[in-house]
Amino acid sequence: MIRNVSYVYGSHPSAERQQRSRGGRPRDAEREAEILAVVTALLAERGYEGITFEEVARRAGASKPTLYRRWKSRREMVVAAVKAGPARRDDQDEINTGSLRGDLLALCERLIRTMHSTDSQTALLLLQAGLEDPELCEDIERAAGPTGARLPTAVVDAAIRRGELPDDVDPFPFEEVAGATLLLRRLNGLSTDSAYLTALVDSILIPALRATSQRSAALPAGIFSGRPTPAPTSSEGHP
Amino acid sequence: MIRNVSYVYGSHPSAERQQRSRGGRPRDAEREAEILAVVTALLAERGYEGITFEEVARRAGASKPTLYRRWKSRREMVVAAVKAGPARRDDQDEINTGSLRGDLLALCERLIRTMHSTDSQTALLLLQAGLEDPELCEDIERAAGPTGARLPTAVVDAAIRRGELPDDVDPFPFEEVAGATLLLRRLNGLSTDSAYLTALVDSILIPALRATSQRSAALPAGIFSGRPTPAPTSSEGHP
DNA sequence: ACACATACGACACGTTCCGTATCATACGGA
DNA sequence: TCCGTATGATACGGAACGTGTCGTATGTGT
Repeated sequence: MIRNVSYVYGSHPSAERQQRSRGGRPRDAEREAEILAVVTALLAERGYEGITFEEVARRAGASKPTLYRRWKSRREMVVAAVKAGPARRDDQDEINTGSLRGDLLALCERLIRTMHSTDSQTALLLLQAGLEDPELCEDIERAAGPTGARLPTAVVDAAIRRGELPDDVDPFPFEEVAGATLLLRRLNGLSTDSAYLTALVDSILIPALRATSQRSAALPAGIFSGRPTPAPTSSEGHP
Repeated sequence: MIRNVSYVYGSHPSAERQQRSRGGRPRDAEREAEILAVVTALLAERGYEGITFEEVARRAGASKPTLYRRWKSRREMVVAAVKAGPARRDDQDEINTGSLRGDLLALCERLIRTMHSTDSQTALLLLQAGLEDPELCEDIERAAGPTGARLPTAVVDAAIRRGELPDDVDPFPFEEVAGATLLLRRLNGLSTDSAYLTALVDSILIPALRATSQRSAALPAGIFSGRPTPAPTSSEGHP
């Protein structure tokens, strides 16, 4: 969700300006990294509202004009900081409980952990920013990289090998539904305890998987839906 | 979603203070309504960030202390304004296309319209506020009223009468999945065109409905999931 | 080597908004 | 009538904004 906001972006606004300049002193990339590290720390410490140019300047030992030269708004600065942050690494641990049902439950639990991580809190934050700023949305979407679709696919593949699912099944239901539903529950502040997960898996995911063919494979998705956004499918959706 | 934030709330903080005061001049309810109307207008006009106590005071011809006496933060004021706004009226038009599939598609389309309304934009805004403020979340949740669950139920009932669904089916899949999935697509800025709706209905909703029994009826839900939050089921979910 | 263009830190400035305090005054309840 | 509170006006210190202007540092291009 959030248009894959959180992890990979395009070039800084600064880069554009630097391209056009002919000579002179170039910007210090390390200095910039230090500043963005401060922003990241501040973001984790006080949240979005707690970030001010003044405080960033204080902590980084930089001057405000230096900050304003690079980013013209708080949002832009935060976006740059998130981009510069450590890339999200896919969960490496395999999931193999021996059954589709067990695998799906494990997958849901892992998804919940991911959503509770700092990164996704940041993403949630950028969501609102993006909603209010279509241009930012497009930048983000354009530069977004794939998110962790490997595990869901592997789980479904394993189920196919076991004969639990037909071989033309599409992981769409898990990617689309599990991510959306779990995140929304989190947003609503409702619990995602084992009773809920059981109902989700047994009543929705498994029945839907069993009934799904490749018919829906062409649909794009975003963060938390587990599948990378393909080509700029359509810029619709922003009223 | 958003813990039913948007429409029905409990009493103002001011009410509490007024209860305890013994005599003296009471607050002017009309004055308060005027102020909140200004807040609402400002919210629509400039968004959450654009609302300041100064500006509200200017437009309403009130003084800042008057505002601070009633609400101690911008967020609180906005929440009150949203509460005071016109109550959401359930869509009155019936849905009757003659088939479960058609009904579900129509229901999804209506849900999309609802989510694109101003109200839900406000709700989205309060979502972030709520996430950062567990107390506010609880207030909101406590005071939340039921949301539009009538139509989904009616659609499912009709399908049961037609024999398209077993009579012990639970509307959980639609309520939980359709709302979550569609809202998340909106957040991601992805389209919810007819191809998507078709896939959602055919690949997920209908198979899940066919396979679902009452097993999941006890699960609570929130805004956009179509079912009112029952008793304070569990305060978990806020890490 | 030199000139130039630019980044940088430091500091200052006017502005906006915050949140609080202090008035005199208006107004309803006992 | 008297008391208690709400109200509007105004003032205040503080924080942060966004910009301007220095002198200095440090690259690029000739």
